[in-house]
Amino acid sequence: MPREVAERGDAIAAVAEVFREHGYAGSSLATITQQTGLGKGSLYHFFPNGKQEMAEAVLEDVSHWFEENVFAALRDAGAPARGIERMFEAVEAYFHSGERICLLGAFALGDGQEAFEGVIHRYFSTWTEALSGALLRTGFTPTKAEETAEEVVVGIQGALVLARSRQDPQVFTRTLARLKRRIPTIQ
Amino acid sequence: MPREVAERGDAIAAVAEVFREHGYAGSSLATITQQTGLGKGSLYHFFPNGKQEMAEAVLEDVSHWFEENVFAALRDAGAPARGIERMFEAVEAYFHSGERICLLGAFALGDGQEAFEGVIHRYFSTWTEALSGALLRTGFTPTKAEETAEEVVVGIQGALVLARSRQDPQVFTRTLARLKRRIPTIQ
DNA sequence: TGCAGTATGTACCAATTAGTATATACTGTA
DNA sequence: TACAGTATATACTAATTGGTACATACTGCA
Repeated sequence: MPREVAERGDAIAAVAEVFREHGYAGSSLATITQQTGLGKGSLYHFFPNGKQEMAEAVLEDVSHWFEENVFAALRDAGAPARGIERMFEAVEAYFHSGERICLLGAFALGDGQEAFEGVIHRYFSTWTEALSGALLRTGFTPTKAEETAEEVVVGIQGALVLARSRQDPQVFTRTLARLKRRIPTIQ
Repeated sequence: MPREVAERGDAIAAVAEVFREHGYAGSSLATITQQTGLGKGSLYHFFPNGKQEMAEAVLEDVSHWFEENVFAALRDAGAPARGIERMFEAVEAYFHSGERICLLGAFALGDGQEAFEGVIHRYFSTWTEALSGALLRTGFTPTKAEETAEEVVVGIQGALVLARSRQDPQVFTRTLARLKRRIPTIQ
């Protein structure tokens, strides 16, 4: 039996998909082992504190991805408009044009809300603030910048809910296009 | 021991709160009995098919509430603008100004998605279509009506996600106010 | 080649899971 | 007052839960 050797990074990505599909409480260890192909041995090797640590790692991983690929671009003081464009591109790609949900959003509404509220709170605050800053730098007034940043993040999350609910990913791409139009400073 | 006699309607409301707090898979029968005060005897008396039936009943109940208090007003051909105003009032009240989440949205993102996709799909489609119809009757073009209806429902759901995530209900009330401004035909 | 660290499989455990069976009590009605 | 329908409590079960223990294998490096 050829042992498939994995490393923690791969494990996190695989486990993330399980949580995405079944939620936190809905993902039993049996489900996780089956769907990832990782046995309990590997799982508890990578995540000694079990399921809770798996979820923490997954959420941290998503946060980290957004920090690097979205928030960093928004904070780039030199090219705010370009940063906002990059945000829309990254978001569209990350959520597979509406076929993928936001794990942070799902955990916020579902079980594990209180268990992970720290990461969740930080994720959405950071996003909104970084976007607001970028809008400010493109010429928005402070009030308009905050308002529009909130509108965009709200729109993205709501679109993911509706896309999943109506099984129509197009809701997501349509919403992204509409939100872009709210920011005339980008092409 | 004075037996607290309940009826199915009370049971549904009580169980709904549990699902709202812990999600579907996160609500064990133990949690449900404790939090509702209803024993297994009562629970399986009202819902012979167990947990699945409890969730179905709860989702149907919410759908029914929206049908009566929101969608019906939107369909009232005589006063479309008034119907839209009533929708905003009802939504603000129902979600406790952002302190309460949308069970349909939570179930859509979390576990039970496939188990309840029928009700979920119907709820959001009905809402969007009823609102689109009302907007049409206030003078929107067909395209603008559909677009704006989607924007409003997306905004409401997204605002609930963010309000919960950032533990700031104000996100919700702010969003409702902003969405109203997108519809000049209402006051 | 040996050895330490990393990765994995599997047998096991106590606790909890959803669900069942059954006895009982309360209620309205004839 | 008898009786049928409704509501409830409790003891039980088989399966599953998250987690542990431990033996084993593969890896790179000295």
